[in-house]
Amino acid sequence: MSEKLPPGYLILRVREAGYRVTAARMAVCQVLEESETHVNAEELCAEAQKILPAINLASVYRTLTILDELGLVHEVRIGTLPGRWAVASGDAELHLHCTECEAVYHHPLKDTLEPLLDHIKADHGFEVQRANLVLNGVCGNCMHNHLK
Amino acid sequence: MSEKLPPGYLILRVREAGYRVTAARMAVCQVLEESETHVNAEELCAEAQKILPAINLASVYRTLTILDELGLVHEVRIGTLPGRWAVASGDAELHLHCTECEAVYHHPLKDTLEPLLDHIKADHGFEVQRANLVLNGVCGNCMHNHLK
DNA sequence: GTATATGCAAAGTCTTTGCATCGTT
DNA sequence: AACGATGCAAAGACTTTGCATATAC
Repeated sequence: MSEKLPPGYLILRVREAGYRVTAARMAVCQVLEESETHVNAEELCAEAQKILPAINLASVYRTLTILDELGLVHEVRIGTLPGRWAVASGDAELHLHCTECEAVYHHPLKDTLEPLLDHIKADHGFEVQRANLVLNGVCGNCMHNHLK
Repeated sequence: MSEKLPPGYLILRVREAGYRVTAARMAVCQVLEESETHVNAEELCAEAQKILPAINLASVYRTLTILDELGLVHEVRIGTLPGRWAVASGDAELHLHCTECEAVYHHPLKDTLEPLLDHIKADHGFEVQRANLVLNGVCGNCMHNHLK
């Protein structure tokens, strides 16, 4: 997951892709790398402003667009809530969304998904590029609090 | 899937839930039952207007909200595109979203998902209520057209 | 020096909401 | 008759875009 990536990984990949390395992009990348959960654009912008006070939402969105194109971040959309982003892990993962506290937990799928993807390819001729898997439910904490 | 449901199923459930049966709700339900793919609110409204010319987007959204609460429809959100709805099938299903032509195909999961859900419950204490599973990729048609 | 990226503000989309009226129960 | 639902229009929330300026290469 994200914490295993070397610091500066994202901006490095941005540079490699031919994009310029700017203060705004560095700030966004740094915040993403240091985030332990999915963050929405506004939160991301607020954090980035601690590093680069002048940065604004437009630049955050523009940077996210690039990172997404490069497959470096992953966006989760839940209902009509604002999109939330996190550094994309190499393996597919399930996002567990608690409808009580709105937290998003991760569940790596690793090889679990491979057979399914092969099956889908064979069945539908559909070539999967990216997985956006959200399970909505109630997390352990909230469940526990309910019982009290 | 949706085509197996008896016509009038949705509005019946709406009535059972204690909501009034109105022309607007009937129209939305009928369109959903007759739709073979996921439709967005605007498309749904346009279709519903063929049945009830006066209906408008607000009523469509309001009806969708009710149907969603009752677990009768399922919303799929892809990137920043408008939400799309379809009648919820009993079984969990994967939504295969073609990033070329924007079509959404379905892939029933049936029992495939059960072991995973049990695993998640055991691992994270997370109780899954609803699955929103989208795989992005390229469908057979588009793949074929690319090769030409 | 030149092409790109930024910040700001304005526009765009999709969705929700207030309110007077209408329709269902 | 009473309460809930509708249609309209306006507001809201999130995201994108135009443009002049600033910056990376």
